Amino acid sequence: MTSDQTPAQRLPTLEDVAQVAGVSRATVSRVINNIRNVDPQLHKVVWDAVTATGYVPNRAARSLVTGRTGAIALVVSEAENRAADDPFLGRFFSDPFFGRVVGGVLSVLRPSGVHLALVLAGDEDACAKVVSDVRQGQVDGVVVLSLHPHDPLPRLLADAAVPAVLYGRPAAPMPISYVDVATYQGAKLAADHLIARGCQHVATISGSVDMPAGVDRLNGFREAMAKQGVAYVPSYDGGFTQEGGERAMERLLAEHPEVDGVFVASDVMAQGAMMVLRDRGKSVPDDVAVIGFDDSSAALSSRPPLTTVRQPVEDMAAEMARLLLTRIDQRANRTTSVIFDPDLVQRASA
Amino acid sequence: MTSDQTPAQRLPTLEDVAQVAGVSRATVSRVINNIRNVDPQLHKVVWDAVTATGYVPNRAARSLVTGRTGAIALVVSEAENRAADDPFLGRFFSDPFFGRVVGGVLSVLRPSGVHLALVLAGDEDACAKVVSDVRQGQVDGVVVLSLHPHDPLPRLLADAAVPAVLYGRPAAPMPISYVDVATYQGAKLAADHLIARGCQHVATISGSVDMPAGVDRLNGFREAMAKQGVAYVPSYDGGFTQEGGERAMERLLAEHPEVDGVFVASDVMAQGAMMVLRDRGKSVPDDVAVIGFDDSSAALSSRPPLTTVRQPVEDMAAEMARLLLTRIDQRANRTTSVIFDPDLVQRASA
DNA sequence: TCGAGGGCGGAGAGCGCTCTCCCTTTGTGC
DNA sequence: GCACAAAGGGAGAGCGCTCTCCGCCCTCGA
Repeated sequence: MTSDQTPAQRLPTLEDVAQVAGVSRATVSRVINNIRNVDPQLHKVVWDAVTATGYVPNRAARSLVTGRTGAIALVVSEAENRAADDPFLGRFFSDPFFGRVVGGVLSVLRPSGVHLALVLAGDEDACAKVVSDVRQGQVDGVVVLSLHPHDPLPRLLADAAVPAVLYGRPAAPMPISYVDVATYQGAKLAADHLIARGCQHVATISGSVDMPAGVDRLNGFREAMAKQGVAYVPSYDGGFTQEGGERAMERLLAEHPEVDGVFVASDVMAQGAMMVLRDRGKSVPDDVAVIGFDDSSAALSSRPPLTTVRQPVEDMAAEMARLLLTRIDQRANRTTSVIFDPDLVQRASA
Repeated sequence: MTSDQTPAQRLPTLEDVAQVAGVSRATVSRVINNIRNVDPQLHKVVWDAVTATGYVPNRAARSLVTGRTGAIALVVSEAENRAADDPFLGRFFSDPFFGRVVGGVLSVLRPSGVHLALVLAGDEDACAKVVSDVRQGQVDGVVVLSLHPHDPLPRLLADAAVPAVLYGRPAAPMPISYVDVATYQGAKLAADHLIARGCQHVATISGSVDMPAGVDRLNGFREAMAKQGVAYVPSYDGGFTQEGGERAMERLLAEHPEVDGVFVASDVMAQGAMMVLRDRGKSVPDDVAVIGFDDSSAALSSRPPLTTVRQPVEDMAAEMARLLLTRIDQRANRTTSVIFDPDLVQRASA
């Protein structure tokens, strides 16, 4: 900023600062990194020199010697023989969920000065690349959004003992850290609420049953209903999409027109389901009570606003980041899981 | 993978590869970077050695000498005296728009091996930090999602002559590259369509009029309507939020109950507006035709599906990345703008 | 008064890579 | 057969930083 002509040519280095401050490079480094006690007076002199020169540490040089990059990656893993340009990924990114995770992760990363890199792992090769990326010090660790049960990435990460934290329990048990929500407990909240409302004919629209979240929400709901004395709950697979939710609700109404309460395993599916109910002239919640899952923005924008099981996405994402940073810091290979309690957010649909 | 005991201790370096291949470090470097002609036979020997050792170039070391990082940042700039933990940012991330941009940018970045870092600039300090980040070689350039008209970031970037591309024309003219959609043309599509439908009493719900997108969509629509002989179009500010859209529609109905066609400056607002119409017993499109703007996922999930002006977000984001990479590559400080043509996506609402 | 010890700053060795020289080898034209 | 050119490969100098060692000096106890 001092002489704006060609200062961009060579950026100030530690050496420059040292010269201005009249000390050695090492001392400046110590001051900047707050390592060892430096004479308070010198400390000030150095900082003054830093501001005077407009010095900013060069991350590449620092990484080179420390072996740390000060960056972690958010990996969106979608590997299941899918082409790189498959529209699914686009759909995923346009799902508010993704943004909420990013927001949660950044809320932790920002204060600690760690950078976030975004990585898509579209196929198995890309997964391998992720592992090598982190092993060669491209990033210090990864938080993973794994979208499919047969995703090879979690296994690769676990085997390579790479610092990693998953969102959601891995499909197969393996030594890797993750955060998750207590799904059974959430499903129980929904079940108890529907029973308390006096629903007599309860059904459920499930997510894909090959995904842990899909299975758990379905089984958890059935178990909770059984505890309430309801032996059988009809279920329809909605595949976690809005359209799937519509189709499932159509089938449900056709086969069980007497239904008066539905637990839908995701808000997006619930949104679809409620549209079908409306089209069929069923009022929500008077004719049919609907409970969703996630508390995504879809829950608020649907009409009526959706009663739903809240999954604290931002908090969970923040915890992922926290776990990862700790893991990286301690260099210890310990796996941890943190399970969040779901809430029932009561709105108008049930 | 060969001896899995403690290979993670020291990763293979160029030196190791050179030794295995029986050549010098320089030659391996040349092969890896495809620089100068290397004897084809040696070429193969080197690559074999690379795979044998499992070598991956260390990016930090490379950056240090080349001065390039091979990474760009996606900056979400939200600086307007807003606290870092302001819920607005959370809301923004949960907007599908953000994910679509990410997807578009990554589609270009991935093939070229450039990494994407995510940066939030919540206040003016953070903006300054972005500039210094790039000037000191943290990233090679930035693509910017600037959310507010008085955001200081574009100006800072332009002044610092940092490689940068904005999404959307900057609020004030300045030498900086950007991509945008031909808003007037899009508004004209909407106007012509409403007229062609035979709408007699047309109104518009605008976005925040202190944002270029808000102003342009409003003025563009008015101009197009004027061209069709309609001198005056009532407008209501919906502030680009769903709730704002609801409020605006309520006022519109109160003051102009005869309205039979509305151009709403964003799909999200349109979604809110249509809910109000439905609640008031107005059918869409028979009583009131509604046209949105953006073609976001909200357009598809609303009922009826929204006729809307398509803004090719993914394509525009991809173009941002392309422009930025070119700019970085050529090291020339030239600003470019690319304007995309909007389409009218006709669905059921108009 | 002197020695031991501790606190604090400096010197210098790399981290892994690229890139500029320079040398060797081989090819080519007369 | 000789001179020259061109092309391929090696040596080595850093890029900017951290961190280990080392030495200075000051303090404290005997």
